[in-house]
Formats: sequence, structure tokens, C-alpha cells
Amino acid sequence: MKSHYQKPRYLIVIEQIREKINNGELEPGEQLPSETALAKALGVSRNTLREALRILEEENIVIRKHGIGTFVNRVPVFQGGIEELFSITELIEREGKIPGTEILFTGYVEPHRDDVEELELEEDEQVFLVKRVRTADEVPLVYCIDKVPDSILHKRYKLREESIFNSLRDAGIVINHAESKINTIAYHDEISKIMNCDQHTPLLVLRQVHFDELNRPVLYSINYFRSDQITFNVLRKRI
Amino acid sequence: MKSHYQKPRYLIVIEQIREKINNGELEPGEQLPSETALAKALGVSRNTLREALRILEEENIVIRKHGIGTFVNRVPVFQGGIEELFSITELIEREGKIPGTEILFTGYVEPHRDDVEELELEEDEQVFLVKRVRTADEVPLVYCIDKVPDSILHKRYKLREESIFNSLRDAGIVINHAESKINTIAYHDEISKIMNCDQHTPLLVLRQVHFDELNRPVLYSINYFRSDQITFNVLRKRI
DNA sequence: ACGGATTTGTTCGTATGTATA
DNA sequence: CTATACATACGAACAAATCCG
Repeated sequence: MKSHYQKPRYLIVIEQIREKINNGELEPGEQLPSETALAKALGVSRNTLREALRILEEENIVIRKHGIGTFVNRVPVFQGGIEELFSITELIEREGKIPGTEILFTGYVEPHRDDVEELELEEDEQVFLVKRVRTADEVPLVYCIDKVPDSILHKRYKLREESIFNSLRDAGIVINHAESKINTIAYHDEISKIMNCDQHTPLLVLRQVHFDELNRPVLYSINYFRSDQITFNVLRKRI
Repeated sequence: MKSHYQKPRYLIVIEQIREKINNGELEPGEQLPSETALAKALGVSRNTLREALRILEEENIVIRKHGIGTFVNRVPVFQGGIEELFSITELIEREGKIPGTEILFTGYVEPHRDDVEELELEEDEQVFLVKRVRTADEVPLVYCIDKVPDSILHKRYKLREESIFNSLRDAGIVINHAESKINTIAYHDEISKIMNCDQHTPLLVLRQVHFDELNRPVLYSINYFRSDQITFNVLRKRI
């Protein structure tokens, strides 16, 4: 019954600044008032304002220049890059399309060598395997192979949802991040046929180990995307 | 002649904590002393320590949990992912290999439609075009097409270095970030031959618009990687 | 179930350093 | 050189989350 606590002020400040940008009060490239002035105007301390600005800078909404000022970033920034972890369901919905699923297999199987390593499996531990084709507006987009260690699932686990992410969350497993490898293959006898691809359409392959908050590997997935249906975007930063 | 300025304390604190992790004083998964205690031990204020911890958390070196504590991250995490912008030269050197270059073409040409859009070219503005094959230990790794707007180059510009990044830097242009699209093609008559690829080896295609600190597009590049020679890694985070 | 102790999160005030015009 | 702007740093207080007796 903890009802709602007050939202931190720096989050409110972030919203206020975003709003100023969205409604045109602050235009792209325009300089913000100085920190001292803006803090006073928003009724917060300079520290709180700086916390907000730091986050806005991380998100590429503003740019800060030492000794000069803070500016609204020109570019609206590339949304939904690959570095942001989302489920296939989310990916499809973001494109404004309707996700569909055709389940090809579910059940417990012996793991492969890779599975044992990536998922840090115990000896003789099985994996729960799901093979599916995911569609966007009825068009095949990606062939998904998902493997979850036996040990972290209740035996009565079943795939009730479209999204494995949601399904795992309902089972008390929250995915925090993933280590992904992007590659490509020209043609795969089985998969290319299922995906209705000819020899001229390679498959983009995403191999991912997903981890929960405790850094335990909880899901190993291999996704074969039709390369004519998708492109991965990345915002790369110089460090 | 203001000589050398003092290194900020939070950077020193970061080094100290990294050192404790590297020399085993702090082990993976281990909990750090409380912020109050650690700040006292390191002789800085809690705020300064927190600034250091925030950066270490961004870098996935530590994990902070509200009400519990701060911990050394278990996984050393995937270094050098694609979200970190580096030049091909750096990429090859990181793999411990020796970069080589075969220049196929350099000169000023009329831009394509894409170039005009991506590089925000003026009417009738030409681009400086470079086509090269980059090798790692003599093996062809990637076919590079790089285009730079005429307007940002001195006419006497020449490609003296292996790395276009370095070459541009010498010309006063510092690349800050890039928007990249990853895709793949099965076979390309010209490029696949040059790269010595058969029909079973698709090419991974990286199309990138590079920006300087002022968010001006300064370099448009298309890289065709031999997919049997490279995999792109990404650390994806749930947000 | 409750309360207190511990730990990180947020916020303010203030002072000083560094960069730029 | 000076004024302005952002960067760093300290101290203090309270909030929120978690843990444990």
C-alpha cells in the first residue's frame, strides 16, 4: 500500500526541458540559459539541474561545452539502435506492424556444446528449446531459436505469450542485458526454406546470450533475420 | 604557459578502484565498502566517490543496488563492441594483426543521390572519394568506400596515412560519432571478386555517416566486410 | 509483522578550478 | 584582464530500499 512517492526532481526537470524542446521553446542548436539561471528558473539547485543535464547529454539530447554553454542537439538522434535491448515483439511493434508467431517446436532437449558453455549448464542439464518463425504483418521476418536452462524454470513452465521476455518475466526472470554477435550466412538449407528466402537473400544472424540482474545467463538465442526485411542501426561513439 | 593542471580527483579515484580490482584486492562479485567508508578510506568526499562510481557503473565495472551495496561486476564484459567507434586500423590492431592498405582509387567525383542527402552537400559540390581494400596480416578483410565533402577539405588534401580518421584529424576535423546501419549482401560482382569471396561468403555491409563535434556530417563510408573474417559484437542493455 | 540499522539515492548550499570570449 | 559558463569538490541532510533481529 505504499502508494506513490514523489518523483525525483531531476526527472521532473528532464521532462520540463524535453517539453521545452518539443514545443519549440528551445530550438535545435539553441543555447540553454546558463546553469545558474536555468536552475533558478526551474526552482531547483544547480546540482539537481546538472544531474538532469548529465542524463540529457548521455541521451544526446543536449551538448555541453566547457566555458561556453549547453546547447540543444541538432540531430534528433537515431532511435532504437541495436545497443538497446528489446524483444522481437517490441521490434515489430515499433515498426507499427503486427507481430505474429508460428511455433515449430517446444520441449526439453539435450544441449549442444555451445549451449553448455554459453549458458554455464550443469552436467546432464537439459535446455528448454523453442523454435519459432516471427512474422510482421504476416511476412516472415526472423527465425528464432531460444534456449533456456532447465534449472531456472519451473517444470510446469509453458510458453503462453508471444514474447519470451514476457514469459520469462512472469516466471520471475528479468532480463537485464545481452551480449550479441552479429554475423551473416548466405544460405541455410532448412532455415532459408522456412523463411522463403532464395540464394540471393542472405540471413543476418544474431547470436545472443541474455543475462539477468545477477549476471546469470538465462537465455541463449539465435535469430536469423531476412536481410531484405531488416537493417540494424547503431549509434557509435568515439571514446 | 599555464603548465599542467591537476587531474580531477574522481579520475584518480577511478584509477584506484580499478587497481584494486586488477590486483585482486577486490574480486569479481565482491561487495565494495559502503560509500561512506570507502570515501573516508580514499580521502575524498562521498560525492566525489559517487561521481567515480557512476562512471564505473556506466562502464559496467561495478553494479550498484539501492539499499544493498555496490559490487564488482562478474563479467569482464565484452570489450570493443560495435557501439564504440573505432577506425578499421584500430580494429585490426586490436586483434593483434598488422593492418595493410591497397588503394584502388582516390580523387574528386560527382556525388550520388545518397551522398548528397547523407552529407548534406551543396549543389554542385563534389566529394573526395577513396576506395581501398584493408588487409589484416595480408588477408583482405574489408573493402572501404569513403566520401568526404569537398567543402571541408583543403584543396591540397592528400591521403598520407592509413587511417582516414587520422588523416582527417590532421586536417582539423575530429570525428565524434557515427550513425551506422548494418546489413548484408550475398554477392557483389565487383567487390566479391576483389575480396576474393565466393557465393557462399556473404558480405557484411556497414554504412556509416560520421559527424564531427558540431554535428556536421563529414564522412560517409560504406564498408564491405568478409563475413568469414569478422563478427560484430554488441552489448545490449535493457532500458 | 514491526522497527531499527545499513546502504544507496536525491537534494541543497557553497566554494573553487578551468575554459572561453 | 575580466566576466561568464561549465567542472569539480566538500559537507550536510533527508528519502527510499533492503536486511536482520
